[in-house]
Amino acid sequence: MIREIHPKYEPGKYEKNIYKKWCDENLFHAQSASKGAAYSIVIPPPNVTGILHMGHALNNTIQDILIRQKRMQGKNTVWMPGTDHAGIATQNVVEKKLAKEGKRKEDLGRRAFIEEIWNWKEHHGSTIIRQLKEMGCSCDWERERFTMDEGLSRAVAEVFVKLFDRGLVYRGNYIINWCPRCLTALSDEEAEHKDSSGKLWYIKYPLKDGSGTITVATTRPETMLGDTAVAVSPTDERYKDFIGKEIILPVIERVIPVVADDMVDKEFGTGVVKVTPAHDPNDFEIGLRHSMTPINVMEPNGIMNENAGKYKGYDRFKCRKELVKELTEKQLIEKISDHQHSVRHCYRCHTVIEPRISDQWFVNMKPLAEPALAAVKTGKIKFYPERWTKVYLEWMENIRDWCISRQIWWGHRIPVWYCDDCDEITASTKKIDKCSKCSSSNIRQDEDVLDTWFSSWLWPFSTFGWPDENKDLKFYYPTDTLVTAQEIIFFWVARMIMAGFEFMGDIPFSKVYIHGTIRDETGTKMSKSLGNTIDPLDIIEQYGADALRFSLIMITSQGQDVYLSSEKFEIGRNFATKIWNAFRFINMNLQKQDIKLINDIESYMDKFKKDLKTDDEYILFKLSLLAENIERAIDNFKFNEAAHELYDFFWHNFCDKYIEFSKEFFKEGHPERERTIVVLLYVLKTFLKLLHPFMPFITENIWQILHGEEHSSIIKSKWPKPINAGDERTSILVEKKYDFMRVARNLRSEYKIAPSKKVGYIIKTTDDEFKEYLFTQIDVMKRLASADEISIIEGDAKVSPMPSGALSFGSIYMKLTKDSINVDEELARLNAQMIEAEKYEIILKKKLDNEKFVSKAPKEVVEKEKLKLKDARSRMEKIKENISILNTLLV
RNA sequence: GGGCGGCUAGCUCAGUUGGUUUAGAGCAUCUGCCUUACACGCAGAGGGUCAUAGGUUCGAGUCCUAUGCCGCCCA
Repeated sequence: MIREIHPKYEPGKYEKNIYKKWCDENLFHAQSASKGAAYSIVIPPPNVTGILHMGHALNNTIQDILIRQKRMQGKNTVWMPGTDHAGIATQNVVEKKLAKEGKRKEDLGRRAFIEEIWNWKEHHGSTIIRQLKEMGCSCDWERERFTMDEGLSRAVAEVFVKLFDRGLVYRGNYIINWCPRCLTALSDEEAEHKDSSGKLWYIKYPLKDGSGTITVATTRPETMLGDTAVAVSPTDERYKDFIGKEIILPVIERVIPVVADDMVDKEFGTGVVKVTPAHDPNDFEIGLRHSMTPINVMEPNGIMNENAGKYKGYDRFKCRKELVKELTEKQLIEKISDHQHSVRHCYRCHTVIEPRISDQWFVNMKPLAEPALAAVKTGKIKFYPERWTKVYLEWMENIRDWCISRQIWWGHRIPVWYCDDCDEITASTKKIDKCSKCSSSNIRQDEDVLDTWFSSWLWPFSTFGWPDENKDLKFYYPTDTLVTAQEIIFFWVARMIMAGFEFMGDIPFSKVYIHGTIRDETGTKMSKSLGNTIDPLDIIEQYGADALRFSLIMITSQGQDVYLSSEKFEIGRNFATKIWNAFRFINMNLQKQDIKLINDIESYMDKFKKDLKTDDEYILFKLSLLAENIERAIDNFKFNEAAHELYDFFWHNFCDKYIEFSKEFFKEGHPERERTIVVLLYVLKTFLKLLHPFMPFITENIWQILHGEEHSSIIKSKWPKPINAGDERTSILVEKKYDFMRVARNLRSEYKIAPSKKVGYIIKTTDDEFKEYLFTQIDVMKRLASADEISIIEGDAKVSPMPSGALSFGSIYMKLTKDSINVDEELARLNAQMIEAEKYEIILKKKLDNEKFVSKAPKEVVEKEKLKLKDARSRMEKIKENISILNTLLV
């Protein structure tokens, strides 16, 4: 034993200290000036108001795996961390806080309110960053950025002005998505569609000439107060004669025309729609075509205004109720039917969006989309899984202009000044005090701020210092892989690609890995409001960060949504414990002089290479396969496969087989002790490195104990290359041995022999190479099967009646006295095996008797089937033989 | 309305370009064990007509067509 270690692994005891050590030694920091090929990732910046949820945990674990592996591979690796200022969300949080004190932001004024937010940010804004550290994320914290930092703010202004100068940013009076609670415009992406069951009201509008009524169908009757027309399809025979007639709008009594417009769907409702240009995007278009003046009937907060007549002061939904009541009384409601439709809601507060006409700033996206489309079409940027490519392309091909102004205070103020004297509009990266045209100082800056995503889309280069030219930007841009979730492909991924081309002239990243969404056990998306969340920090506290990370990765297959329950995290905890215990076993068997081996394990491996025994070669061969598979899996973003490989190798190959095997050599004074300890250490160290990106803490912990704390961190160790040892043939020999052991144990179990009781076995095999190997394994096998005796006999030797098990390469007999054998039961068991084997044989025979199969299938496949048949028959013979031996007892 | 994903053991999921098995894993179940690393463990066992119906093929969980149910995205 080289050091006393706790018998139980308690992650809570170690993780914080280990993380601190990493930070103290600055192991996550990379410099563009230093050597190595660049590998960079930018973090999807979480909201500064955010707290860590399972989605973050998965997202950042994946990034950390990539980063830690590349770092060990010797790349100059940087993981750029940071947060975004989350305009609406953050303002909401601080407004709520003020409300508790009975204050409104207007009481403080803009400047003081913003100061209040900065204050809040200082105190609460780093929660999620702290939590990422608890997870073990190896971000380059020296570089941490915030979208409202001076530099990033400069980037935003620079971009706005550039686009303004190119005419791609423009201001206009259009219908936008308005949130009456947040009191701001939203982009189309921020207005979420939700299917809901509503009503369709059929309202009779009287014709002015008194010749009757025309019935319109609407889902939002309250907006009729702002109607400026009624429209029908020009091809609709039913309403041909109504076109051009006039209508008296009920309640408001405004005279409005019946117009014909192509946009009207004959099939919807009655085929007649009301036209409310100030409150509906389609109606707005119709209004433009027919030169109508929109009539806005609502205040920004959803309260009806003076244009609503007597309904002024009513909330929009109350107005709907009262108005319908009035219409019913006036017998103007023809009918009301149930109606399924999709209603837009604010993505922040889930209030029903009110389409509203207002002055906003927009970006003309079409020109920006072109290179971004081409980059994905030509494969310069690849999506993983590939299916997201289509989603991206479809959105890009139908891209619409982006509403970027927000009527809030927290954010990047729009860098535009209006001149009150000459009406000139000036965009400038620097604060100006004179009109650029008439030099008047009678100017004022736009009151609004920009959409938070207008800073996030610059993230891959603004974080590296753009617009200033510098070494980091040059070295680390473009970044390598973007790891993110499906929800923000439009919000963020697509826009970053556009910004990359527009401002850097190059892609921002070459790969986009889209991971799945975390759901609860019932498949519902986890959300705080539903109360179905599992808090990653609770899991860390209970099971450790390693367990959190490993479990998440293990159960999440590529890009597939995952249903989570807290028991799932036991997988990772149990695995960590298993590793710890295996390490304790090795540690227990280490002697003082072995310390020199640890630090120079590779050369000791070389030294012992010629003395390796079959089982050593077996585990080294498996290890080599593991190294290969892990690398391939990570390269292909198949993290769950990698996790499974690591788990299976360690648990089932290393612990179940090799460690059990090795115990033989730790008996007092065994001459093969040193070789065994070298192999154990070599496998352990290599495995720790391969596992490190997934479970950084326990691997570092064991590494440090092995090397002594003054020595280097596993982070600085080299990523393993597959070693050359063993081959398929040795591995088959070893597996045959374990097959025998399985059969032997099964026999014990069938005969209910107490584990404490030793029995003898006889192994009969015709396979000479295998037999030779078995002779060297008798002691090991005795322990594995708790046997007091194992003898190996020739394939044609006669045995007396005993319980038996058969494999294609031989039989194994458990030595029992004749009296202890229940002949009937034993025969029944063997017969059942025989029937099963026969069934298998028939399947194979049928296949091989099929001429078409033999002639058309590839030669290797046919050969394989032939071999299977041979093995099956060989096993059948053995069962048959054992049955007949047993039958002698019946005579 | 258009698109995408899922439907495989009681549960949660793997299953790479059709031929590694007689379809796997973890959990759960059953049986037996504190075998001096580990009961968060060890050993053994049971459990599936791979949603349904057709088709292509010598051969399909894997490809094609249709249908059903669940979920998501877009309009």
